[in-house]
Amino acid sequence: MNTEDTAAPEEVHDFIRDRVRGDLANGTVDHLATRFPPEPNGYLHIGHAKSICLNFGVAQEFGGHCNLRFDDTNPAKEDQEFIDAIQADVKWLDVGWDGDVKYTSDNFEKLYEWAEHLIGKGLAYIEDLSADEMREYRGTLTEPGRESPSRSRSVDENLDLFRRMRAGEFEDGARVLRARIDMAAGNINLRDPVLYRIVRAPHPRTGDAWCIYPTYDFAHGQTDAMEGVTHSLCTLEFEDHRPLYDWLIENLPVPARPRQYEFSRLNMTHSILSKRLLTQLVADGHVAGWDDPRMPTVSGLRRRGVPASAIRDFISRLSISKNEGTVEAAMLEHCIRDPLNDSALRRMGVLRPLKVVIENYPEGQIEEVDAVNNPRDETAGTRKVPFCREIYVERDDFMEDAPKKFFRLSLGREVRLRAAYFVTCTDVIKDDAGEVIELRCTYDPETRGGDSPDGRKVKGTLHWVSAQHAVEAEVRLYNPLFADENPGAAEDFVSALNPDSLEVLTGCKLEPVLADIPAGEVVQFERLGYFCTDPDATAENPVFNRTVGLRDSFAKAMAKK
RNA sequence: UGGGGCGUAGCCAAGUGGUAAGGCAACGGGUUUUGAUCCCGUCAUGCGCAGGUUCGAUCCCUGCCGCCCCAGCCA
Repeated sequence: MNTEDTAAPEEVHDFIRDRVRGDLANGTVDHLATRFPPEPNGYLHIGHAKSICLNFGVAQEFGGHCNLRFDDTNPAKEDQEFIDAIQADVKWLDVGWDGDVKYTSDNFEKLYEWAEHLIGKGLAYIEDLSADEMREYRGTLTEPGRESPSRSRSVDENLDLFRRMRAGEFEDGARVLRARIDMAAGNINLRDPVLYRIVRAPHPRTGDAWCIYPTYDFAHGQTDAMEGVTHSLCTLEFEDHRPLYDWLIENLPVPARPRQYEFSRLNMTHSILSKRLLTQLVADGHVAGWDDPRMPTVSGLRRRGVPASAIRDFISRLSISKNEGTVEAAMLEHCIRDPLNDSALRRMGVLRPLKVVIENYPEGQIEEVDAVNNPRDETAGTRKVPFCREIYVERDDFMEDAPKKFFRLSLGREVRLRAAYFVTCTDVIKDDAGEVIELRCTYDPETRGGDSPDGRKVKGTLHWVSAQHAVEAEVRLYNPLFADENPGAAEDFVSALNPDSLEVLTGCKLEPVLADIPAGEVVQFERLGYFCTDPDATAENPVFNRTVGLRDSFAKAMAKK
């Protein structure tokens, strides 16, 4: 028996899991429930993936349950498209979601009832002040606010006005319901925060049943309580809201006592993880859509070929803390290559073709050489690759005045063609402009398969594709959307966009089996990187995306010079 | 100048009153029919700074400094 297979998975430790463990051990809670509560006003990005992995992960680890709950309290911004896309992303991430969906809007009636309850206790009132006036009354960070004249209204009058708000008697923005807490509180969230506002916009779930909607603050904790959520995990910017969260829970007849814990959100170099800014990129056409492979969205990463397991692994290496930092994108890249290195079938594709004629190879002859599909996995077997007199190699694999350390083709140098033969460059053909347009080589028939019987060694092995059998394709190379490490610091993030984030290569030459690659499968183009087909591909025009390049220490060394 | 947080290597981080895990990156070496992978090694006399308590402090105390969040009828 393999002990590795039976070893218990190691306990994950971070301040939240330690807290959960403690609460469960000392009886503070008798079960564990979390929730992932996206607002359906955009697509999920990798920062959300952190929250998803945390919430679903904790639930799974401690025998609890995690709800996917749409926080749909603002119909002015939300849309069914996002509800659908978010579900598809969560499902794809494969974090143990059971398919059950909850909505804050499921509880609108109960929330309304509790708002009346608060009014009845004298803890909430209808505000007549305009938004601007309220801002004035609120004070500043260093000065206390002033109490509004509306604050002294009677319970009956408040109740009456609130019911009339619901009935649609007032214009949007005419009045709001506020909590009556403390206009002088140092924490501005406690200066009589808004609980309900009038919004006439069709709601994706409730249509026009309501014209008043609860704010996040009023809805979130109470919905947690109704769903039996024990640990409500959110990001640091909500830390200031916790006293309000607690105040509402304490003053309402809720069936449970959820607690909020805050962790730091994910930041990553060369990208922007703000739904507002990502929305702008999409709306203004700077990218092709939410699932543009350059986007840090879950759907963008998926389209690019990133395995869900890579995202989960990436998140698990981050750990949960309250430190605000920025993870290097290289970390994600490593996590993407890691599983692909094990699973991806090796193929050959020439991105920037340079024709090579093997002069001593019989005209019209075609051979099929055996190539290993995956050196990391013997069961992946081998495949036949056609070889003939004319082939393509990568332009970068030839250099005229090559330095000694250039282990590739140059006049007079011998290299190995992967799985085929040793070839030696005998002539370089140029066009009138002096551009190299073709290489003439000779091959050594004794080296079939890639080894020389005389023990002769070559330093370089090149990928190649038979000219006669090549599949022509378009290949899209992706570079960071932002060249700068920290685009968020730019005065205008749009101007920080990397003009070279997308490189489209046409006329690429791929080995024949690539014509039949299934959608969604990621293969390695040897020596280049990992690639998969893009949904834009058609039978006439295959399109491949580069998921991520291979590490390239040679290029790195050259760049240093 | 109000309130709430955070400061351990280039990055993400664990950690304990007893002498600083791990991962990524980087660098050096070995293997290699992918300049990939894989393997081996190096990488904090130091835990924001300054005092104090203590036999001993990254961990306790005090005072500073730096960074982040909050003045939506967004979430």
